[in-house]
Amino acid sequence: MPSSVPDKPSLEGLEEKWGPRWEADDVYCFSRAATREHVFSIDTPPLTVSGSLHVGHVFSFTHTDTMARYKRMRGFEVFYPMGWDDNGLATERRVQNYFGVRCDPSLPYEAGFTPPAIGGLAKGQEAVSVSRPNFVELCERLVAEDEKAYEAVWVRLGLSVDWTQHYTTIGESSRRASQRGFLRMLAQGEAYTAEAPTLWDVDFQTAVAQAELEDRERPGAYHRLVFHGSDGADVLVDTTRPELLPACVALVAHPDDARFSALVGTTVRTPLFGASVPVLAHPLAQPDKGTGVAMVCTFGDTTDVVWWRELGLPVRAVVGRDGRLLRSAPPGLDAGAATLYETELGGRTVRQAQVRIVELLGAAGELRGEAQPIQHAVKFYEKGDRPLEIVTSRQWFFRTLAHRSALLQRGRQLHWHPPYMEARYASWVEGLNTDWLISRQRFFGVAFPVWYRLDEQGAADHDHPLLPSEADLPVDPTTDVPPGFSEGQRGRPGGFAADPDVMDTWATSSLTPQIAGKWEADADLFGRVFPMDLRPQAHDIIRTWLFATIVRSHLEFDCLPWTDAAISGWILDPDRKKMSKSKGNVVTPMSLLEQYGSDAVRYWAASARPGTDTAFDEGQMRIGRKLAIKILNVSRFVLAASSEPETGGAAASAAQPELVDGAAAPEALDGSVLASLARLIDEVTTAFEGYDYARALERTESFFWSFCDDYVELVKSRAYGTLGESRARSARLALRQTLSVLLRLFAPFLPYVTEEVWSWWHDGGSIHRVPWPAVGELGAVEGLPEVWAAASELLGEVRKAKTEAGVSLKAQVAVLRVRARQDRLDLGQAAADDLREAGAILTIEWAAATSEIAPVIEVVLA
RNA sequence: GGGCGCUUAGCUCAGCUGGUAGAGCGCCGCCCUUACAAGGCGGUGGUCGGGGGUUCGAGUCCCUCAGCGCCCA
Repeated sequence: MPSSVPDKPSLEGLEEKWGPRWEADDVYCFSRAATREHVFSIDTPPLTVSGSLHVGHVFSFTHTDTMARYKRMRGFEVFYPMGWDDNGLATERRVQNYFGVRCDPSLPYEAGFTPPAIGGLAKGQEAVSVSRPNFVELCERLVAEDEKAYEAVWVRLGLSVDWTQHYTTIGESSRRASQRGFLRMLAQGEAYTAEAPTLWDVDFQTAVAQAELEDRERPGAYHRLVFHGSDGADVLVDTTRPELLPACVALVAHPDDARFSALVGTTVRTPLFGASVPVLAHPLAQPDKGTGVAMVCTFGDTTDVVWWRELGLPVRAVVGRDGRLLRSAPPGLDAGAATLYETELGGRTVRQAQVRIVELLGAAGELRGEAQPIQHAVKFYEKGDRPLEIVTSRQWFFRTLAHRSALLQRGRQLHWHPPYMEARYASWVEGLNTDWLISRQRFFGVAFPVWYRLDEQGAADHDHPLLPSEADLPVDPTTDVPPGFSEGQRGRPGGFAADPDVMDTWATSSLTPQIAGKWEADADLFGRVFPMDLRPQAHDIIRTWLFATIVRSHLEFDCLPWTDAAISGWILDPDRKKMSKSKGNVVTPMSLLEQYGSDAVRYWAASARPGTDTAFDEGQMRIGRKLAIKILNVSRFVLAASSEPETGGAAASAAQPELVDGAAAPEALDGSVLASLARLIDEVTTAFEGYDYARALERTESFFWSFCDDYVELVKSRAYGTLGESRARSARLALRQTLSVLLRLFAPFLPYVTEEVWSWWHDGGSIHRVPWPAVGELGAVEGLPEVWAAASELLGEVRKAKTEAGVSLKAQVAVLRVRARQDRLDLGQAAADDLREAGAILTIEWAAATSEIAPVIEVVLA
């Protein structure tokens, strides 16, 4: 036995042993020696840095890692960076609490600023206001600390990430790339600013994009309002938002609705306020909803926006950015109505205003019947608590609607794993109803690299923004000064003002392939990795991250950002609910890794088929641990049984000296196993090529257990030499060849245990850099897989007989009688000597049947 | 309202282009066999969600219904 094989192999300590070794030996370092076609580049999801990882991250990142390791063994240089998404609201909040600061963009930068707290304010201590650049510095500082903890988990899990390829989405190079990308879009006319009605979160005080919406079922009620026709007839209109009546600018009915054909084209007066509004026809009006006539207000929902735009209606806004009705009355009301509005409604919250206006309408006799309670879908910001309002504000957009068909085409070009995930992308793109709104009224994020000239009245000229040169990026317009101006002119008439907004997180993370690949900063690297090969991500962010990345790549580079997208599912808790931190009972990844071992946790993760939501199951981890232990033990046996001097020599592949042997053609059973092994290699390789790591694992594992339970048991005695040295050599070689292949097939899943075993019989060199198994390395594989199957079946019958008799498996069998057709007998007879040894069988009687019958097997115990 | 996915043994799931139901866990039982007792071996267990159709033959293809989950509107 090679002296390096331990007497009692164990999984304990393998992570501590191999992690640092891989790091020191640069096993996962990306090498620029490879040209693009030999590079496999991965657009790693940059994780939100919000305090801790959970098992869902471990799950999906393991999937990607198995692919990375497979490709590496296939000879690719794998570009596998790591990113942290520290740009955005989550970090903003965390930094505020941790350092006791709040961001005030109007303040100047203070060099050497010391935050009032670390780890949270003491009781009674006041938060300190800081400038945006100071705030960003604190974000970077905290994120660096969080990232250490994340990295520790990833390293222990065994992700084969190249840690030298690392970025943060708020870091300087990301800000530079993001601002450069924005300027390019602006130059191409793909970015624009506009004063437009947008969805607005009244608590976060920011605009919200279509991609951040979610519908929530909320109770509401239809109130039936009485409008007054010019002929004196009443027109009844149902609305769930009577408080928007002063913002009413029209009524609409469906063009095919005969009930209202006479009404369309006339003018009616609104109840209570007496404003004159037209009745118009539009196909979005739903005849079966309410009375069939809808009230158009500026703005109650996105349909109002469509009507307003397509029917050319005026604006009579009433809802302010704070979620309260504006104090002064909207245009279009006469003096009396305006007074009514200002005294009864202005300044109230939307909810209060609704209560009040219903009272007023009731008192005026302008309501019909009782309110009809309903459940309806209301649009919310996904992180928000109150329904979104629509307010008019100046925002930045990237054009998407104009590129809809091209974007759909990009979706078809992308290889989706699993394929049906493309439908999610397509339905999202088809449903786009606004351009991509990228500005947010927040502080922590990438600033727009834009200033505006102020005229003599101090009004900003939004149509001719002042821009920095690309060489000056990144800039912070609130502290940097536009070319040709001085700081003293900031905010002064005739001077300039900074664009106050920041870009949405997705506007930056849509550039992760460009950021990781060092776009424009390192042309050599970028040329080797972009467009990338793989985007791994979860399905919930197809409409945001995946979509946005395609938009940017399509518009800037006229290509897909990657060829393949692997979409992972979610981790569900045992009740089939999505696991989330808020449930409080989430197990931390590190404790799992410590309890079961990294290989075992990876085994659980890799068992889930791509795209499938999977239950959190510690049972699977136990099985993974058992598998890893089994690999240690059977490897110990194989290496012990076949301990011969290494005869590698220069001609042998340096990576696989175990495959060199002077033996002649293998025994039938050994050849049979090798033939089966060749099939396995093909099957597993095909599975990996289709990104089906789960199938690759399942096939390998299944073969492995058969190998252990049947083949190893059958040849154990012969390998020890009981049937002579020459026949022993055939067994030993097959054992070693098979083990070598199995270890490499397992390596992407179980990097620690396979590396450990590999190190027992190879000096230096990681298993994770040796070539992926190829059928050719087994030599001419002419064995019949059926021999092994037949021998296993017979051995199984012998075991069963002993088990049922309650005797030891070592007990002798007096005679084994087998009756079957000759061709089947031949298969079993080919392994007769091994069967006798393994089953402790004294005599085997083979009887040929003349016709096809089910084999009859009889075991007579001694 | 439209779309996608799922529904197979008590549990978690596999079953690719149709050909007599599989794995692991659980459960029951046997065995200290010199790779492995934090193990090994064997057994138990399913009218493949319901209904209809195509076919010599369907878990596997088609239609339909139901439940669950998700996406979009």
